[in-house]
Amino acid sequence: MARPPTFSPPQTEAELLARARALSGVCLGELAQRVGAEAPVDLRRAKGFTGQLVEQLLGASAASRAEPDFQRLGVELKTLPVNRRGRPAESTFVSTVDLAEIDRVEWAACRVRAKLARVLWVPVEGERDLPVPARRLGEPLLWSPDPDQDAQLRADWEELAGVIGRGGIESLSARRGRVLQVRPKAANARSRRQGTDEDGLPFATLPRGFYLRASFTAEILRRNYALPG
DNA sequence: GATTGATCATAC
DNA sequence: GTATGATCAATC
Repeated sequence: MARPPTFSPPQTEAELLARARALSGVCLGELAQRVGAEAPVDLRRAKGFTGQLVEQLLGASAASRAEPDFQRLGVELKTLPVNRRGRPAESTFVSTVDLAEIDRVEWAACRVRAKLARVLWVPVEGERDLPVPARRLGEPLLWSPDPDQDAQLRADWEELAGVIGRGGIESLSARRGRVLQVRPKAANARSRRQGTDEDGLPFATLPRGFYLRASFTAEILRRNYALPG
């Protein structure tokens, strides 16, 4: 993406939400122009395009920082591709699996919970047959997990973290977990990260990440939007 | 049609 | 290489 004009960080949640609302209904082609960029024809070689574009437009701190997108506000930004029925088209990446420390961290202090504590969801049209520049942003939603959602996330995280902490990451498939799952998060299948096996010995494994299942984000949208039947 | 495992771009 | 931003594409 070309060098963008800079947008100041929002000072309050209300300001952030107002800015995001002002972008709803606008297509990615026009939004890209506003930062001096051009929307790609497809996302095969630009998978992070939408997220990075919206980050810029809303004044998020620079990408690739291990901090909330809106540091001052403690808010994480997530664009969410949705189909024409308003259903998420993809799972949502949350955080990488910290193989070195996960056996010593509790839910209350883990990165998954921290990241999901406050999220600005920005739906974006995600039909693959809709050209990227024509895809429009939807109405944003500033969200925190309710007690039930927190409990669901916690149960899955504790189960998954338990398996990993006992050295069983190689036995974990994406089928595990009702709302949260563990999947590869890597440049390619040859990527490696140091983990711990069942005997407590270090070994090299594929980097993994925690993802929210689409069914979980679909429920968030269902509760907060009037969706087509 | 939905899901899992694999992959891509960029910043530092 | 590691972190961020995610979607692709093979398969079920």
